[in-house]
Amino acid sequence: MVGKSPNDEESSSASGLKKGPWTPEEDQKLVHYIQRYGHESWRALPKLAGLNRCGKSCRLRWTNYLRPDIKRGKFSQEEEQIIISHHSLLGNKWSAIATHLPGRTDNEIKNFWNTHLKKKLLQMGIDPVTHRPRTDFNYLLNFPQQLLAAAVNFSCNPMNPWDINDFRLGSDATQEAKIQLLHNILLQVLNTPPPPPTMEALNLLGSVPVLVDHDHQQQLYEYLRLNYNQFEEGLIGSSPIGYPNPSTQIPSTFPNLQQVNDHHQPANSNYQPRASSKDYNRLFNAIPTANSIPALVSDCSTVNEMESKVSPNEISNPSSTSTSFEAWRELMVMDDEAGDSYWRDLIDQTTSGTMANLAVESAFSTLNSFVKKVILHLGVGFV
DNA sequence: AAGAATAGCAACCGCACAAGC
DNA sequence: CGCTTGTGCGGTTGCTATTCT
Repeated sequence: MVGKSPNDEESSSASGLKKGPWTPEEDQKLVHYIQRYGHESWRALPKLAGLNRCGKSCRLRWTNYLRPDIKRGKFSQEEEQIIISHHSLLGNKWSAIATHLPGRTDNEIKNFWNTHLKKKLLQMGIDPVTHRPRTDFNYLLNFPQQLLAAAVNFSCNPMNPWDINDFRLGSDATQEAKIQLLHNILLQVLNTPPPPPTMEALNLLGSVPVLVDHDHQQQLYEYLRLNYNQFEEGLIGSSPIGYPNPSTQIPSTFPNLQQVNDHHQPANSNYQPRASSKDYNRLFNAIPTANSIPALVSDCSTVNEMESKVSPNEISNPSSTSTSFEAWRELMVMDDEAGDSYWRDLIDQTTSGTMANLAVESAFSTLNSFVKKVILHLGVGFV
């Protein structure tokens, strides 16, 4: 290789030169010297300026901190946009990006990217390396509002899910989106051969009546009933081998199946109890009548609030250790305004809408796959 | 209130390359 | 042509302030 040896004087830690944070006195010496004599030779500068530092350290201190045209303080929205858009074109070429941001150094931009922008993009479901929608879906379990927003968009305009105008929606559309999403998931559950859902899954379904209106609820249970009858009649799939028969373990009280069943689980942590026809019957019997349906969840802002409004007999109690189910429930009960304002803020923050479009594309493109993942979490085999 | 964990940031490290001698 | 020097660059480290438990 042509160039500087890695063991040069500047990099050597055994040179006796000072390292670490600069003192105000050192800063003053450096600034004073450069203002007076310039910096023709960084190597010679420290000695001439009376500094016990290497030339490289002096150069970095000057270019990244002491230069008079350095702009300090928070990055503006406009600067954020410039960084993101140029990063998508240039990658980690921080100095090239810095040329578009007068007064900002490559180091400052790099730090800002690593500590703020990268996280921001990840939370929006955008891969910060490729600037494309993320292809792993675990994050959606942690950010249900993105998924809900995607579902809102889809339910409002399924033919053109990319239309940005659809994001200014009211709570009716949001509620509709919840139903739409639930339908998608249940349709896939019901089109999936056995093994039947786990008890956890059944518990989730047990909570459906408090989440959607009565018509949709009846429709969903009809799907479920039909599907299970077909399974019983051998029309779809075959009875799974090797699953314990949960009907012998489950007490008669529905819907707290998982909670009670937990006490009977074998030591094997991979064990997932499966639902039996008896469990389905308990579920069907638990469907509330139209006049007993509690208020729609969009009236409640938190899970706790919801549960306090709903009788314990009308909602199941998913395992407290099931994070995916907690995320799911958060999705279903999330305050509509919170979700809407999340996207409104996002859109308002952007000048061209590019970021928002990326986020929309990202959230929507992962929706279908997320549904599959939910199904897997539910413990149902997926084709 | 105190210790632990985390976030933010300045600075350093080591490699690479271009230009000049 | 080969060496030296200056500079660019990206990754990493370590200190400090803040937040969490």
